[in-house]
Amino acid sequence: MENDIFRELKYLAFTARLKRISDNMLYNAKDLYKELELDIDPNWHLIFMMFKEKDTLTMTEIADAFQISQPAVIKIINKMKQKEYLISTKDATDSRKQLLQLSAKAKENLPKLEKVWEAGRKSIMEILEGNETILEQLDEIENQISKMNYKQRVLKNLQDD
Amino acid sequence: MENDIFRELKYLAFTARLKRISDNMLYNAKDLYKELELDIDPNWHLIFMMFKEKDTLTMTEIADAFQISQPAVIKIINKMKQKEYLISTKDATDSRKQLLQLSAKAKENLPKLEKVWEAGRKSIMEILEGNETILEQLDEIENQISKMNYKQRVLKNLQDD
DNA sequence: TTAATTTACTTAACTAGTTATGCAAATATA
DNA sequence: TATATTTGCATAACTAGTTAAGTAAATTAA
Repeated sequence: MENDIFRELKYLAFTARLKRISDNMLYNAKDLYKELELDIDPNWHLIFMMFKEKDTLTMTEIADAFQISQPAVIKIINKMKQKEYLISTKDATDSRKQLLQLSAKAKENLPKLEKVWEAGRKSIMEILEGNETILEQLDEIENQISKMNYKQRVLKNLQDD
Repeated sequence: MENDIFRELKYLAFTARLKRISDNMLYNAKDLYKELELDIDPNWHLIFMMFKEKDTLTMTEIADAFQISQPAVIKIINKMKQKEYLISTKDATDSRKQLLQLSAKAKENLPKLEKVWEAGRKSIMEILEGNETILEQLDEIENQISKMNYKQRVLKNLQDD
């Protein structure tokens, strides 16, 4: 770890380092669910959390909230439907829309799942211990990117030399 | 951005947030190279940086340095070979090993590429402005994970309740 | 010096995202 | 009110990573 090339490269390896950590966490989570014999995916918890605030959602609402593409949402939702965690009905006033709701199975399993997510939350707190300000820093980084994205900045920086 | 669900969820959305940022940067970088008509991938710069310190490398050395799986390295290297940025020769004393080196084409293109990477480095510095300590925080986070990974922590936290 | 183990690389099948494209329903506009 | 635009969802093809399993060469151990 001491002579970690990502550490040496600093700014140049920032993205790769974020990816390394998030991939590591993702595959850990998949492995965890497998070991606990839960037929759910990492990131479904985000969907469940959204349903806490509003019991009917559409694909578009989810894509907007997560800031991921619609095709990505469709894949997640289709899998949740296939595993019978979600049910969908057509909107009566706008037949393009699918109204999504948690199924009975989902609600039934919720207490068990929430225990795992709570343990997950604690685990993240442990991992971030002493470095909790990273959460606000990530906010600010996303803010900077939304003002001018990476590509635009590089093009600008290529010009002024 | 103000009512960003990831922000509300705090610890529970930490991994998703890292993924969101790193994906955003990755696709920006791909788009950038396309616009600049450079037939290289994001992350090749890490390989090039390794070759600055040592002009012959093996697959395993790269996988170890980046802490990514061997199949991932093979895919990157094969593409670099296919695009003629790398050449490989069999190790004389150990025929399992491939000795990898930058090609003449790679060395020729290096000055042009380095301009882009330098503009990239500046762009990351801009994006992180005022939040540079995130780099050390990421070090510490990877340190924590290496002591006990996410899965192990969740299993532990599930037990002690 | 044969047998067992480890190492270096490879291949296959999968995953969670992307962009590009398309279609049909709803809405806005001439 | 016909036409143009926008919206909501869907599909296809691609990408950068993963794990699992396998092969052949090198090394270690009996």
